[in-house]
Amino acid sequence: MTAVRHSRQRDAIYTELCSRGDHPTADELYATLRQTMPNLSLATVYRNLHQLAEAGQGNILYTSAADHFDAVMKPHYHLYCRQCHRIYDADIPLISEIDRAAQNCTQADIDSYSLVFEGICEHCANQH
Amino acid sequence: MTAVRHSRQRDAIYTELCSRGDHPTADELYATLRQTMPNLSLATVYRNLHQLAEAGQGNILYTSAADHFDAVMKPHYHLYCRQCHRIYDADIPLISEIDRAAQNCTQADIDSYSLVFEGICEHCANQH
DNA sequence: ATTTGTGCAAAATTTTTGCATTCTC
DNA sequence: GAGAATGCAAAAATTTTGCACAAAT
Repeated sequence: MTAVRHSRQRDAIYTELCSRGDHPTADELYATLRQTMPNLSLATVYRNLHQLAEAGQGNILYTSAADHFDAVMKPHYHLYCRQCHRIYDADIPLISEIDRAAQNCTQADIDSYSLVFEGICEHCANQH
Repeated sequence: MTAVRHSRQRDAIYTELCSRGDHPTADELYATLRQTMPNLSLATVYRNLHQLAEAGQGNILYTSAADHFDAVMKPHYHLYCRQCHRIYDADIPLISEIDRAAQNCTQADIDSYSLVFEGICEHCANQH
């Protein structure tokens, strides 16, 4: 059991991340924190963000340094394999409840959504 | 009405993208296509990918050059505003049908998922 | 012919790393 | 004091751009 270490920077990053309603990029976070910690380094922000994500205290949305492209226009879901970092089409039927929920949302004018399941793909699971 | 132009490269990119089950990065696509088009340029791949996406013939998964981070661990959904490119927490109750669907999937061992709704946020909608 | 696309190389962005120093436990 | 975290600057990796030339309508 490794206790999570604390540092002024890490705590500030985590606190700031929790207190914001939006989901900033590392750079946006850095820009904000820099106002009170002028010596903060962007590398520290990156390091901590990834560490937090690994420790299960944070999430990386839109992870991966590279964008992934898709040509299938028929609505469908995706499957992200945590092991091989590939994205597959999920063989999962559309869920109408999601559209219904989007319709009922007053917070924004939603016209689509993307659903990405995460786990270990068949191929990687069989590699043991 | 602008007809979509064709070029050897664009057609090859589109065809390859459609025929693959995975969702390659620009670079992966480039590597494959290069085998039959040795002069193909990576820049061309990027240009066409974005063009296809704009024309509604393709999708950019995990778009945006920058990763977005999130500290809220309680499961929740996200809202991506196409106008301001920000990501908000969606005020939408959890949909149990999604978990059920994940459970039934034999294609992979799914343990989580991320749902991102897309549209125009309240704030941007009011700016007109 | 005119417009649009391509390749190449250079620039801009975003993210990661190496290393000496500083901070936590 | 040992191990971990930081800052800085340099390196990688990813994406975009400028421009001369080629291709498409």
